[in-house]
Amino acid sequence: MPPNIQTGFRALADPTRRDILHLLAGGEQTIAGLTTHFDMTRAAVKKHLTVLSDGGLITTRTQGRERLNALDPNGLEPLRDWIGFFEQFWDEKLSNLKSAIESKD
Amino acid sequence: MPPNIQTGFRALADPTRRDILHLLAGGEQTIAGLTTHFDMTRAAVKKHLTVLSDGGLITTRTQGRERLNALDPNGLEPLRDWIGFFEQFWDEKLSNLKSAIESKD
DNA sequence: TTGAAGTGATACCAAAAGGTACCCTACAAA
DNA sequence: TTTGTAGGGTACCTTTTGGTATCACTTCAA
Repeated sequence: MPPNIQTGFRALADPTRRDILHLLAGGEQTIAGLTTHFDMTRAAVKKHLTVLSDGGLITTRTQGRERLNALDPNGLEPLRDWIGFFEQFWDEKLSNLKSAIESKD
Repeated sequence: MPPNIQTGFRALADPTRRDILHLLAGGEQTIAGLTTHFDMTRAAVKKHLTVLSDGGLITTRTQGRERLNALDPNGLEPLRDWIGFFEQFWDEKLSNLKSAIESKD
């Protein structure tokens, strides 16, 4: 599944997956290592990692029998850009408010 | 339901809802008006608008018997900020790459 | 070489999500 | 006052999603 806006935003829609990203921000971790932070089985964490990988938000490398999951912020960039499009509107709102205040008296 | 990171990201996880936000960027619209852009019933669009409203991404005002839905970019700001936390990592990645290249010869 | 640790994969279950159909109320215009 | 249109609400259906249980495969170490 190629990473795109859809798979990216879907990956961010779950609190466990957002927590995983924060954990990986501190360094790469194995599935077992990540699982200790959550009240769920390793299989469930693994599924979340698959969703994160589909969204292009993490990468994985194999080291012996371990599998290290690392943050891949590249996938986050297009999501932030998508939201960024709307910045003009909250900026507009601010400037409208400002001019409304300025013309008040 | 108070708007928060969870309801916000959940609202963005659906393509129809992201399309609605883009449509509303062109100006406020009624439910019936929005529905003409999609291949689904008015009730379905209404459900999406409820999710967007829960996420704090739109506001609504009543005018006669019409109900005008408008973009509310305020709800997007915390989501962009959440992603923004990870910018340091892709910046790091870039600077690591840069220094790796610079020290190459 | 035997066994424990780390992982992948699948079948299965319950809950949530996306959607439709249907019925109700409100308002605007004739 | 009637009639058509905009909208709210809900029951219901189907698919997706989050989770567990379980089994098989690989690797490392004694």
